[in-house]
Amino acid sequence: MISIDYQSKLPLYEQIAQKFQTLILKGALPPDAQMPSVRTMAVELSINPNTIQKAYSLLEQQGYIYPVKGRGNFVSDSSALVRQEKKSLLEDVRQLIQEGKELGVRQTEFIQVIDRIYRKGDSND
Amino acid sequence: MISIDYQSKLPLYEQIAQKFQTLILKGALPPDAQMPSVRTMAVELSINPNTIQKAYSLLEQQGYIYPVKGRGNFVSDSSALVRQEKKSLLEDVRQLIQEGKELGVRQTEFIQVIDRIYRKGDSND
DNA sequence: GAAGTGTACTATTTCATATAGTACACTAAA
DNA sequence: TTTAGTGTACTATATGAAATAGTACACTTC
Repeated sequence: MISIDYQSKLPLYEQIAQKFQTLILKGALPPDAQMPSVRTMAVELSINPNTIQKAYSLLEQQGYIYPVKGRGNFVSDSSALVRQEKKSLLEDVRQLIQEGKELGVRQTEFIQVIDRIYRKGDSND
Repeated sequence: MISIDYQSKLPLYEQIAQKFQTLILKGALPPDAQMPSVRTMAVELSINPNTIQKAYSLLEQQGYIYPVKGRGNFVSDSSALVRQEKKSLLEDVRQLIQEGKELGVRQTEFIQVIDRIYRKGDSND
């Protein structure tokens, strides 16, 4: 379910948190679904439980999950998070495009990238 | 000319290298222009000369500058680097757009971002 | 020769990361 | 009630990257 890249400069706990963020934002983990227990994840990934705990703390702080004492951690309602994530992503795209323009990338090149992605697969906008 | 963010998780030497990369790619530092000396930069930024040296080594390794013993470091011809950077940037954009689509961002939203950037300012493509 | 350059070392400090181990309170089920 | 499984909070330790400090040497220019 979750894989680790030991070559990455990103700390393990951030990698783990990011993987779960993606799963939650895309709905693979629906609201109120139970997260794997800290100890289970630790065994599964051959990683120290404290590292998992740190990842979960981060996820809780960011609003992705909520803890219930003695029972476990559970997925929060992500609709607000999706909105926030879209906004942040659009801002990132804006900065990249701006940089691209300054480097001489033509508008048509960006348009092409978008067209290819939205043409293939399902028929979204 | 160069500013440092001590809050950033990025190492100082990488921050410095990135700033120079931008300056070189955008032509603010033309080919064969002399880079500030390691010692000068160190004093200017109140940073250890070794850290500047490390940034310059990175820039040299990436092809942005070339050293001349006893004289200094100089800016390389950046045309190849610009091409490479454009390609890398387009790939980054592609990934972001793909993610955005999966989160439910509409194609028109991305188009709007591009239009705004390319409409304002000079009249490029 | 003097000043300014790159470059190569060693040593040390600092900090984030990750691990190891223990402990305690809570919940659910037998 | 007991047991197992959960979150959570500690302390201690090890490791490695990053940054600093200091020194040294070869080269170029004036």
